[in-house]
Amino acid sequence: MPVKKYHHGDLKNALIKAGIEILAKEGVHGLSLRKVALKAGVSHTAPYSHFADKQSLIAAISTEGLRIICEHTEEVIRRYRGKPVRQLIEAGWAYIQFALSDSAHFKVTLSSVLEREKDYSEYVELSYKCFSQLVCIVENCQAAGLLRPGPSDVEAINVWSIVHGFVSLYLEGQFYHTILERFTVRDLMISSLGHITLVDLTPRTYARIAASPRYALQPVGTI
Amino acid sequence: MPVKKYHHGDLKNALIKAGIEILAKEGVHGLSLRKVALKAGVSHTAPYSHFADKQSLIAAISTEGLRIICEHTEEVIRRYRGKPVRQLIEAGWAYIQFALSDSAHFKVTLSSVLEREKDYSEYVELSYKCFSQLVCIVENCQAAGLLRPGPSDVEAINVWSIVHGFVSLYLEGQFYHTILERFTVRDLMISSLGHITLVDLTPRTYARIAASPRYALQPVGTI
DNA sequence: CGGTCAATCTTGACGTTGTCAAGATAAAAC
DNA sequence: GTTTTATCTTGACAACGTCAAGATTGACCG
Repeated sequence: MPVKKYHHGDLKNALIKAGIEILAKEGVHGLSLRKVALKAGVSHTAPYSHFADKQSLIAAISTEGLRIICEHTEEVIRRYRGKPVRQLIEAGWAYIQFALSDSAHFKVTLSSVLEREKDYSEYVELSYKCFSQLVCIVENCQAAGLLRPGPSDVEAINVWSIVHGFVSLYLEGQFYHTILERFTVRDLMISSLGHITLVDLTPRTYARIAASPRYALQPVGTI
Repeated sequence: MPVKKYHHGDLKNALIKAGIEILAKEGVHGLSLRKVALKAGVSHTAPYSHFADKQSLIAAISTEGLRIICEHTEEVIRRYRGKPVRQLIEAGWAYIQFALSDSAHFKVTLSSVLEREKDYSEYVELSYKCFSQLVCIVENCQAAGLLRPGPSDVEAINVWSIVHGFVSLYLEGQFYHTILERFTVRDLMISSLGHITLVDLTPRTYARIAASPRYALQPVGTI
């Protein structure tokens, strides 16, 4: 148990971690600089030694969210090497899993909580890395003839849009029980991606994929 | 010029209107109950006679956003009767136009600013009406053999997801100049929807659709 | 027409928030 | 060992959401 010192030592990361925890417990609405500082055991203005303002802390938390998405995608790419459509589906599924399990963190990362995101270079870089991973998967699919040809970045946008839109609307509460009672979230996602991939999702194939064991997210640290 | 009276007469709607105006000028961040009250010319607690709390005003503003979307969609359905794919594309385009021209209002309406949306019955009803309109368009497309068969509500989710995800990521600043320099937003949307509809979007067809005159949004009142 | 009542609006207050200024502390640099 | 610099604290301020108490007024009822 480290003795409480005047200088924290790693306050910046402690603040980011505290912020993510508050997001999980109290949602976007409950996130305040003062609560974050209190949780990290410092005074209410201590964060200003590490972040210019609240938006700056939010940028750091968002960047952490992108890092999580990146790491999950990387793991998926590695695990399903040589199976491009599977990479696509499981990467989408990992994205959705993160959004559902840490919805407030996901919203901060990718739902317009952060403003002027271009001002935060690390966020921009990681965002670009995430997109590049997706472009890579898309190109694999195209090379295998399993996805419509065309500019891979445009097709990547299409894939990302459908998965992102799906989970955003879901979190927004826009899907009604009449639908959610009949299908699982994963089945709905696969149905969406079935539009994009050229794989023939016959009812048999569809049922097989939908019934396959689900990709369980590992804690980030263990990947 | 009406004399200023103690009783406003239509304060509730005035507050909603003031809120939407503040959203347009200062964004989601700048929306406060006190500023809305000031803009409507009443004291800072007057809104509490009409709204239980800030979330309740936000719900009313969101509901107004849904109403706008509904009315635009209705107009599109009427204008392109008998051309289901065109209905789909123009409804999506109207959705995107609203999101781009009133982005803060759009975000409040459909980007997790409103919490516990289920508590606001008028919002839920309008949300359901919007979705029903889309299901109707989807069924028209399916009947014409221009969209994959299957449960029309599931296909509606797919269509909505791709358009919503696309515009959300765009507003989030996730699309890079390398893409936006080569394609217009409308072309990108049509490319997305091209995955979903079974219409053969050959380069010629594609070019023709993309070059067609754009659907200019009318002010809601004039529709 | 006069009185009652409920809806509407105001004044004033409270705790919380983001942010700034000024100063205290301790680690690092010389 | 002294100075410098990064880090953290205390204290203050305006803006915010919200509540309590009271003022104003239009509507309803005799």
